Amino acid sequence: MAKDTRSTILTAAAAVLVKNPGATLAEIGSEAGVGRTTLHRYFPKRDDLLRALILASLRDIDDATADLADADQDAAARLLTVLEVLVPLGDRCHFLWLSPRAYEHEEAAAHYQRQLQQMEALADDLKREGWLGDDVPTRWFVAAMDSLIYTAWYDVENGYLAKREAPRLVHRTLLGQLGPKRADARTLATPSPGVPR
Amino acid sequence: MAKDTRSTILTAAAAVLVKNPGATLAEIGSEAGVGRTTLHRYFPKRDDLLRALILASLRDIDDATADLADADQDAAARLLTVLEVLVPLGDRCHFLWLSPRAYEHEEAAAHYQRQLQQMEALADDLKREGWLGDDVPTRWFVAAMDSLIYTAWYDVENGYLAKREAPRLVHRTLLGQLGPKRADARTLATPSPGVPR
DNA sequence: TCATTTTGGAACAATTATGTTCCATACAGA
DNA sequence: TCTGTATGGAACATAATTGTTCCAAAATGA
Repeated sequence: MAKDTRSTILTAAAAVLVKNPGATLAEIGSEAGVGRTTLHRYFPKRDDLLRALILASLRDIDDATADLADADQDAAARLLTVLEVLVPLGDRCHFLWLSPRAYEHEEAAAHYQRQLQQMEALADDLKREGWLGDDVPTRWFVAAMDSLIYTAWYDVENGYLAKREAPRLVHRTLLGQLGPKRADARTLATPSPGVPR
Repeated sequence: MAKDTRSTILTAAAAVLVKNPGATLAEIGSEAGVGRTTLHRYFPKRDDLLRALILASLRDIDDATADLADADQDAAARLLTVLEVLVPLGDRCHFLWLSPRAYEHEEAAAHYQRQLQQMEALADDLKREGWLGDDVPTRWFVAAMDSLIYTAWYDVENGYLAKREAPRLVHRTLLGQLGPKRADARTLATPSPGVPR
């Protein structure tokens, strides 16, 4: 079963490389339960493996988020759906996030751009529908979402967070309901002190 | 000026290593504007450099957060103060965050524990004072804070976020005021669908 | 200026990771 | 069982990185 081994290796590589981006091919191989020889058979050079992993990750994310655009739910509900899909892919997302090389190849760059735009569009919808403050930089929202997705994935992976709870927690953090029930909401006393420094 | 070179190297190392944890000693040296020979003079082995960097980072963070405990402000204001101090140290924080080896040495482990407890205590205060939902896992709050600090640092570093705005944005994200003004606050329609799957 | 310290380049050895080849073995399906 | 394919180990060549040594040049400071 050739194709199976290939994706086994990719999965293992993702697992090892998020923890230690400088991991050895031997380590990756052993994580995949595969000899280094076999690994080289599928991916002649280290670089081939990395490129394949980037593409596979982008494709996984694409697949997962493909049929979200046309949902007739409101933006906040769509965000939750996205999170439910992406949190389990947190390692893949994070691997891309810390791969500056991700854009180097055309196909990858295209996927990446598309995904970014999708998220920006979602952020805009959230603003339009009143879920997100108009004054929040879209870029901040997207960046925060990326990093919280990985954080949530990490905590799930390490048993600190329930798999089912994670997406909702990210959602709540992003859309500003981490505070207590809104009845007794409080506001910051000091408007914006600024550091004297 | 011996001590100066040493800290120059450490600073450069932090800068290089957050971007690329597998960076070469030559790269670090050249970033620091220092020959590889000199680098080896201060840190005989690569490991010595890493350990020193971990300790220095922990100490910087310690110093920065030392005099926050006794402030007589409310917890939310104290959080903002912490963020104002930590966001500029985002690279240092993140370097630790992705150094599993950080605990290996006693002193480092002690610092780390102390800082963690400090943050957990702050989270508890936030809950007590009603800024943070009681049902939010403390661990999630701390993890989210860590990751948002780095995200903010990164965006500042790359010119996407104003240095002065960053801490407030993190603050707002964490304490749930990313949403629009609370007058027209909206709530999620679907309580908790859960993924069928 | 002179003595001392700090530095950086060059050359080298040692180590570690990578990439390649070859062969014996295990395994799946006809 | 036989055959073709997939695999893993061993041995080897090749880089690349690290760690070391030595010396000359630059900087520092009395």
